[in-house]
Amino acid sequence: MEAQDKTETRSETQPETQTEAGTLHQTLVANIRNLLIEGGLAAGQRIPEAELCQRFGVSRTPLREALKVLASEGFIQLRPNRGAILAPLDPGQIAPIFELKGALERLIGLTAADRATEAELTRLSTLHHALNDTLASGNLASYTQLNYDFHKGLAEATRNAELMQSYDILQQKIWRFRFLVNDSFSRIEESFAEHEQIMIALRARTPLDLAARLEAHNQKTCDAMQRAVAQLDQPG
Amino acid sequence: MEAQDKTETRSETQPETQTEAGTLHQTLVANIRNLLIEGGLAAGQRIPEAELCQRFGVSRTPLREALKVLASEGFIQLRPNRGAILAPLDPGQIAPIFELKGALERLIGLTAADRATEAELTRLSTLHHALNDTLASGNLASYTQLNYDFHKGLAEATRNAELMQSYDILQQKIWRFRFLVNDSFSRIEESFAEHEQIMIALRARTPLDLAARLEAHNQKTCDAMQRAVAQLDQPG
DNA sequence: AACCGGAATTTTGAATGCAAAATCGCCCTG
DNA sequence: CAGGGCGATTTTGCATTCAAAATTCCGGTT
Repeated sequence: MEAQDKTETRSETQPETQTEAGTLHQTLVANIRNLLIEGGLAAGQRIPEAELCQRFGVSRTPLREALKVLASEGFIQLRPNRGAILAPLDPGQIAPIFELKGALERLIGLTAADRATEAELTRLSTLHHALNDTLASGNLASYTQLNYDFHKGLAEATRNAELMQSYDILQQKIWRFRFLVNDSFSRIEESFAEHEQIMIALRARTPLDLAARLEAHNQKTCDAMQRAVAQLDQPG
Repeated sequence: MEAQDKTETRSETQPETQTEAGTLHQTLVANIRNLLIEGGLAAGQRIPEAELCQRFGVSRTPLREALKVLASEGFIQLRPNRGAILAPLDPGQIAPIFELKGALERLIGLTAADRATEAELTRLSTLHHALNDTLASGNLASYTQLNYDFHKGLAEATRNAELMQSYDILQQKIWRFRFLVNDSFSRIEESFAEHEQIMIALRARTPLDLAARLEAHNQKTCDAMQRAVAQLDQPG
């Protein structure tokens, strides 16, 4: 059942990426990234080219090109003449990632409050209500997906493509940790309460309040993530 | 003479990148990136694989792998079956880049003030004095290089690798605009005065002051950059 | 059982080849 | 002169091949 939930979560995100792409290269990058995150591979594990070629039904050339991009994204590490490994997940990375994301959240808060269109507010409200529905049904996978969409929508409302791109990169990195901790990272009731506050500030178009709410939300998520990862080291 | 200055500026940055690398792939990425920034190519210009292979003396395979990475960095745009083009430089990108960089500068200020070691302070002071020397001699190329090193050193003092990486990506993007505007973007006296204030706040280890100084410095650089780019549209 | 050395096998980095798509150049027509 | 069509040429995406590096396997020695 858990494995099933994972598949659902990513499958809903993955098609979006594919429809935006169009080339084998970009499809391959996304598919391999998906496999790296959800495929049950262990950090540090070797990623043989031949296996991937067989799995995805492509020759080595486009496969290697995709691996190069994934390496520059930090998902894998290339070792000369020894192949690629899945980049190790270092719990020490959590704090720096969330610290940086906190700075981006603040900027999102300061700018989205003024720049969001009414249409965007409506969309975010719709997502917010969907989050509420998912909370009632207790569907973690759906909540996670909608949460991703909600925050992505907020970043888009800033109208700063650079910010959106940087934010998404961080979301992808956090995604891998989420899969690592699985259900032990579940704070959806608390999260939704924070989303309520975020929506209030957004509707009121109060930049400082919105920024503070987003930063606090980010910090709490960081704390929960660190606790969940710390629990992985404890005996079952 | 201008062409000579450009070469000097990048050559001093480029060797550092190469020594950190070690593989043909990484060397090629750096070399092509350098060519894209300083090679006098026009935005939107086609980048034929065959030319690059000849120029760098490699076969198409590693060349294509490098191009894929540069595309994911946003330096080039890949068009299916039509080859790569140098990504257009849109003046509208300046504000978003600097807006995001402003958020990072703030975080750098808030964290470096507490986290910088004495050795790092010493190094930054040395760079600061070198900047002063360069100001006296009016060497723009050297000032630009040392300025890059100074800000990089500040980012390193935060001890946040994610932040350092994101900051460097933005620096690289800004670099391209710098080459576009060339000498019309010259504010080294004003810049140095701002660096003085930055050093004072850093030595005093006052996070809020340092953050404010870095943000102001960033904003003024943004303003100057936008003015310089706007002048490019004016009749010579 | 553990360790070492050498041979065999596998994997990787890069070159080359092939077919499809795009571009270029030339000629004809209005 | 401008535009369109067609053939020739070039460029691109990807498969395949080759040589070097790394890993694995096997046998012998302690």
